[in-house]
Amino acid sequence: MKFGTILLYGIVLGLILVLPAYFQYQFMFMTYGVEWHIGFIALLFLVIGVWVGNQLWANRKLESAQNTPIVRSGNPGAPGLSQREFEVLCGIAEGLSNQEIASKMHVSLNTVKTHVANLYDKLDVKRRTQAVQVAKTLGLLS
Amino acid sequence: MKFGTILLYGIVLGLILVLPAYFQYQFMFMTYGVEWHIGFIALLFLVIGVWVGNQLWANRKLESAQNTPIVRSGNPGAPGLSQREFEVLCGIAEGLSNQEIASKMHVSLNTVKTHVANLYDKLDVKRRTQAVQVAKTLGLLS
DNA sequence: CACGGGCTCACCCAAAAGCATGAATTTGTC
DNA sequence: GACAAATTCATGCTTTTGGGTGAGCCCGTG
Repeated sequence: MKFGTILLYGIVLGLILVLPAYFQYQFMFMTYGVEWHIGFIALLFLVIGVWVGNQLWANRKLESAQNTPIVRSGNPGAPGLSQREFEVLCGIAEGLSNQEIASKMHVSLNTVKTHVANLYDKLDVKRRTQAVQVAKTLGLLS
Repeated sequence: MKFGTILLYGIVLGLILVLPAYFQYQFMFMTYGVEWHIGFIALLFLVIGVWVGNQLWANRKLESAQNTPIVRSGNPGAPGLSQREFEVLCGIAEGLSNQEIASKMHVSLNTVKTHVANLYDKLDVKRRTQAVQVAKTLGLLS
C-alpha cells in the first residue's frame, strides 16, 4: 500500500475522531447523555471499521494479483528440482494418485512419497494441489 | 449465512457493547476521564468493524474474484456446475484444503465435502488434482 | 577414499480426502 | 402453494496424503 493512502486514511480517521469529540460535547453529549454519545461513537466506528477493512482487503488482493506474474518471470528453474522429483510433479499435475505415479515410474509407492515430500519442501507447499498451482506460477509447468 | 452465525455475531457485538459500558464506568471512566473512554470505545469498535467486515464480505469477495473464468468460458461443455460447486472448485485450484475452503465460504467441512463429491461426479473425476486438470481443459478455469 | 546428493524403499502415525447415506432448509419456478 | 434444485450439515467408514525417521545403493567431486 502506498504511503499516501495510509496518510489519507489516517487523516480521515483523525478527523472523524476529533470532530465529534469537539462538536458533540456541545449538543448531543449534554442533550442525550453520555450513554447515547458512546453508543453513537461505537456505531460510527463499527461502520468505519467495515469500510477500512474492505479498503485494506482490496489492496491486498491487488498486490497478490500483481505478484504472480513477477515471480514467474524471475524464477525459471529456481527451486532446483531433480529429474525424478519433476517427473512426480508432472504426474501430480495430471491428477494421478501416488500409486498411479509409482506404477508409471516403475517404483514403489514409498519412493513416490519420498519424492513428493522433498518436492513439497523445495516448493514450500503442503498439498499437491498447491504444488501444481505454485509450479505453474513459477513457470515449471505449462 | 446460517441463522446461528448471525445470532452469534449479534450476541458478541451486544456483549462487547454492554460490558464496557458496565465496567468502564467504575474504573477507566473515573480514572482517565471520558475522552480516553471514548477513544477506547472508538478503537475497539474500529477493530471489531474490520473483523465484521471481513467476515461479511469474504463470501462476496470469493465469488467476485472467481466469477471471471466462468463468464469467460460461457459454460461450453455444460457440466452444469452450481455456483457453490464452482466456488469450491476455485478453492481446490488455489491449492486450499477442504477446511480452508470451508472457512473461506463460511460453511462446515461436511458441506464442502458434499460439494466436492457432487463436483467430482459432474466432472467425472476421482481426485482434486484431476478435477483441476479436467476443469482447465474444459475451459472452466484459466 | 570420504563426503554429499540423488534415488530407492520401508515403517509408523496423523491428517486430509473421499464415499455413502440421510435429512433439514432455502430458493427459484411453474 | 407445490415442486425441483440447490445448499447446508451430519455420521460412519475407507482410502489417500503427508510427516518423520532410518537405511542401503550409486555416482561424481574434492
